[in-house]
Amino acid sequence: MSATPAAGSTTAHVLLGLLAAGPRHGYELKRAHDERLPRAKPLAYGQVYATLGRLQRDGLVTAVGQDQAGGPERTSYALTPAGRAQLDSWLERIETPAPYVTSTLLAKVAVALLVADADKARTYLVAQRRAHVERLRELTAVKTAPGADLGAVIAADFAIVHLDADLRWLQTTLERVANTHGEVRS
Amino acid sequence: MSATPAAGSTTAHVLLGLLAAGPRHGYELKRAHDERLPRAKPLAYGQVYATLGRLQRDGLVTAVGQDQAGGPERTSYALTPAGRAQLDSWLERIETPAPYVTSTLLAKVAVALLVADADKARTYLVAQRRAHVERLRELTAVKTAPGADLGAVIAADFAIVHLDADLRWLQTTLERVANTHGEVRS
DNA sequence: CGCAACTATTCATTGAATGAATAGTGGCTG
DNA sequence: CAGCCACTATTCATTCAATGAATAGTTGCG
Repeated sequence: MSATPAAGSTTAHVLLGLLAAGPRHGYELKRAHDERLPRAKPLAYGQVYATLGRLQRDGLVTAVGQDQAGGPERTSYALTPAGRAQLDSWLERIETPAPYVTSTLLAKVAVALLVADADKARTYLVAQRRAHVERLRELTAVKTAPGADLGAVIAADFAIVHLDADLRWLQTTLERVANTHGEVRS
Repeated sequence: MSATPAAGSTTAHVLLGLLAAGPRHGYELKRAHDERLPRAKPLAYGQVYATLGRLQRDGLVTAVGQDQAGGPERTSYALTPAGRAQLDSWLERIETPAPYVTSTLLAKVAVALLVADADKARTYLVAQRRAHVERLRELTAVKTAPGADLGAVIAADFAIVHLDADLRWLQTTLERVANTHGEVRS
């Protein structure tokens, strides 16, 4: 069924996206990624080359030119038609909101309710809330700072709404836990 | 600095948490995980045994009893004092809200703004919003369904607030993109 | 008896992620 | 001009995460 050989990860598709503007080599891609995708975790070099290798293997990019001019030898990569098609299809495909939730925060609270008492969970929730509020303040400052381009603002927005979501969840969870005095275990 | 040998992942700590109630073997742990942590992605068996192996290697659990009674041979594992300490410290440690944002949704929109025009991004955002609204409806239904225990409700809450956060972000991003007619590229 | 379903674990493989190592070039400084 | 540092560019070794299939024994049942 999958005409797509691989290139499953988000990282792979982001690299394809960066290559859409023209051929680049690994080092440039790392730089481009880190500055064009604000708030994304910086890409490790090893990751870049490993991913490029898989993309090449799958025919989504090709090596083009082993330039040597001034500096170490480097290999540039370019999108193939298949790579471009893969990128377009990824961009058009809707992300079905994940059926599963994967969050350390949620896992921790769930485990706390299993192994500890509601009191401990409450203490934790309150402390966690404080940390979130603090972080939210920082982020808001970042956003209102001058010199932010569209991408940066959008990324900051994203971080903010989710931080806010965590906060609201912490609050209602706190209330829920408060209501069930003690008898938490099934 | 890290007295903690390894056991970095959330999964490892969740297993420690499940073992807090007493010794279990791999198969039981997988079952327990899947039913006690609602909305979490089901754990693959391979993952369970691999993680148990690392936990044992790091002295956080010990093998206790190679029971054979009725059924295939199985090895139960129990928390060591070090494992219990590790669990407690994990539970008490506040999750500092990640400095980075890792979300396919955000990455896709960022890439779309880089490689495509604002129009395409808008089309995508609208379609994505529709999918989210749909999913939100489903989840809300799940929560109000009868027979939900505290853990299930908390997990559903979590999913809902974040879905809602995505929706609000989609909306403001849509507006931002609409305001910048075309000239998006830096 | 034979077969399906369940319990329990292992294995092989791939991808993700990190950190350190390697290597060449240019420029600056003492 | 020798030595050194900073920068460009890639590779390597290693570990963890994740999936899917394989293996193997047991129980129950028709």
